[in-house]
Formats: sequence, C-alpha cells, structure tokens
Amino acid sequence: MKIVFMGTPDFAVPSLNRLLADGHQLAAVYTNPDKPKNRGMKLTPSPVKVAALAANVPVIQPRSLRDEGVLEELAALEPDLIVVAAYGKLLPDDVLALPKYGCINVHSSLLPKYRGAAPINWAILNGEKETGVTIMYMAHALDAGDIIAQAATPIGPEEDAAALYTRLADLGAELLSQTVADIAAGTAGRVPQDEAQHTYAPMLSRELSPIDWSRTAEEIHDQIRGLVPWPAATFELEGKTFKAYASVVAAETTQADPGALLGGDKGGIRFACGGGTVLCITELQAPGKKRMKAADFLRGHKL
RNA sequence: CGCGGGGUAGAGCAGUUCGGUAGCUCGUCGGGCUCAUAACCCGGAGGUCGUUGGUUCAAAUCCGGCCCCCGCAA
Repeated sequence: MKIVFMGTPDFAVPSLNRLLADGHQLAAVYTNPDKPKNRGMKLTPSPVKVAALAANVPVIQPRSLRDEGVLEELAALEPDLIVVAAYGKLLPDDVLALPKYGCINVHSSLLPKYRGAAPINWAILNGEKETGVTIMYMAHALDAGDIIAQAATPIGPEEDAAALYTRLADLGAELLSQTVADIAAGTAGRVPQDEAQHTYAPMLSRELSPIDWSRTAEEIHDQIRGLVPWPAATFELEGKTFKAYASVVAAETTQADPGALLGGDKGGIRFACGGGTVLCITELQAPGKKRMKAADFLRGHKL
C-alpha cells in the first residue's frame, strides 16, 4: 500500500511509526511548516517532521493545500491511500478524491461525539467516563465522514489529559494498523455517523483556565485534569496566579464559602468548593517556578 | 537580539536594596519520650551560593560575558 501521511503534533507520531513498522510504502509525509516557538522564537519542526526525517521519509510542508502546485505535487506521488492524524488543515475536495482508497483520519474520540480540535480535553472536562478513537473516511465537513472502526477505553478517575493523550495516540496507531490492513483486504466496513448525536470539542484557550470555586469539587477536578498541560486550570493565592495540575476530591465537607482556603499540609492545599465539597490541590506551579507537588511548595511557603 | 521571572544543602524557600561567620521549613542520620506514631524533645551530617572574568582588605550580595530552567507570546 502506497501511503501519504499527514500529521503534525505528538499525537500523530505513533500512527506514522506504526505504518512504517507495518511495512507500508510512505511516499511522503505532509506536516505543518516549522514555526517560531518558545523563548527566543526559535524555528521549531513539528514532532511528525522529526519522526519522518528519522525514518528517511520525504517531508512536504505546504503553507496551504490550496496553494499553486500543491495538488499536482501530491497527485504525482500517486498515493493509494492518504492517512491523516491531527494535521491541522482541512483537506480540499480535490485531495479527498485523489487516492484510490480515499482519505482516512485518526480521531481521538468516539464519533460522532467530540468532533473538532480538542476532543481528549473536552471528554475529561465534561466528566466522561469513557472515550476512544475512531478511524473514518474523510468527508467535506469536519470529522463527519463514515466510520470504519472504533476502539473505546475507560477514562481513569485521576487520569489527566496528557496521559490520556498518550494512550489514545497509541490506541489510534493500533486501530489504524488494523484498519489499513482491512482496507487493503477489502473487508473494511463503512457506517455513516448519526448526525443527531454529534457534538463539538472546540480549541482550548486560556479563558477556560480560571477556577470557579462555586462549582463542585468533582467538576473542578475534571477541569484541572482536562486542561493539563495547557492551558492549565488557574487559581489565586496570596495575590498571585497559580496553575493547578493535579487534585483529589476530599472526603470531608465544609460550611465555608466557596474559594475559602481551608489549609495545607503534606496532602496538598484544600479549598472550599460548591455545595460544601472540598478539593485538595496536590500539584501546582507558581509564577516563574517549576511545576511541583503541593507538599514541596508548602516547605517554602507558610499559608 | 520578542517580553518578563528564576538558579543558595536531597526538596521548597529567605538572605541580594545598604558587600562583613550560610539561615528557615521539610527530609535524612543518631539519641530520647511514648502502648504507639507520619506527633513531640535533644543532637549531628550535608552547600565550590549555576558558570566565568572583574572591582574590593572582604562578594550569595556590586559590574561584564556565558549556560540552564519557568512563564508570556506564537
């Protein structure tokens, strides 16, 4: 099977590597152009580009798939199949129609739920107990194509988005491997999505960060782990804005107003939440400091 | 040269303004108390103060170069 792969972030890397390990011919890898990132605005290649170069696969980085000559270049590769995983661009209809076996996408949710940019985070933010990955044919509308295969997995009660991200990337690669084999064998299924059930998982922003202590401890716990590692849930303490990276819902209850600081010890820093519930922040980051356990923070700071 | 914060004992911090014996909390080791303890009491070990040059009688502290870390921004 002659495949063109399109992807950009870490999520796509296991899928690319799995296709290589399965012995498929990778005609080229498309990924977003190197961007100025981080301190000093250094030009940084995408994780997929790094992986592709390591495997000696040609890398193509068009600014837009609609630019002059891009379609021709892609057509010249004569791919049997285009595999997309978090590429970060919509594919024009011309591209969708190009490969013999079509274009398929690895998406990190159980479609039709959580179409869009941040399905992993939103599943946790919404307190879902289960999520998964979907391989589907790509259609004109975003994440709306016919489903080929799905794999579900439970979300651990303490699991954060970063951990789930890694797990789903591996699960997606596994499912992709099977699916490509099924497509080659002509045994792949094709089931339309139930449009009535679809929801969207929009891009994250820092507007989601501030903790509203009037929500329940459970909800805030979901917010904290759903926003790891970025943009991270934030709260105010002693006039500074801290990021919260991990928490546990306390067994105790309180009469204190939501947001009240109840205390801090080896277990963490406890705050009153909505409905008398209590949340214990166990991992945090002060401005200019590294991410650390709440217990470590308390060694140098009296509350 | 995009903007800002930071590097001091195993961990987290204070001390830097105004140079003058390396300090706090925790951990760790030893001893004590206790039915017992992550509690309490006593004692000890552990730091080239990121690095490198300079100023000075004297530098964690003042001045210059460099390295690394964090946030913003993307």
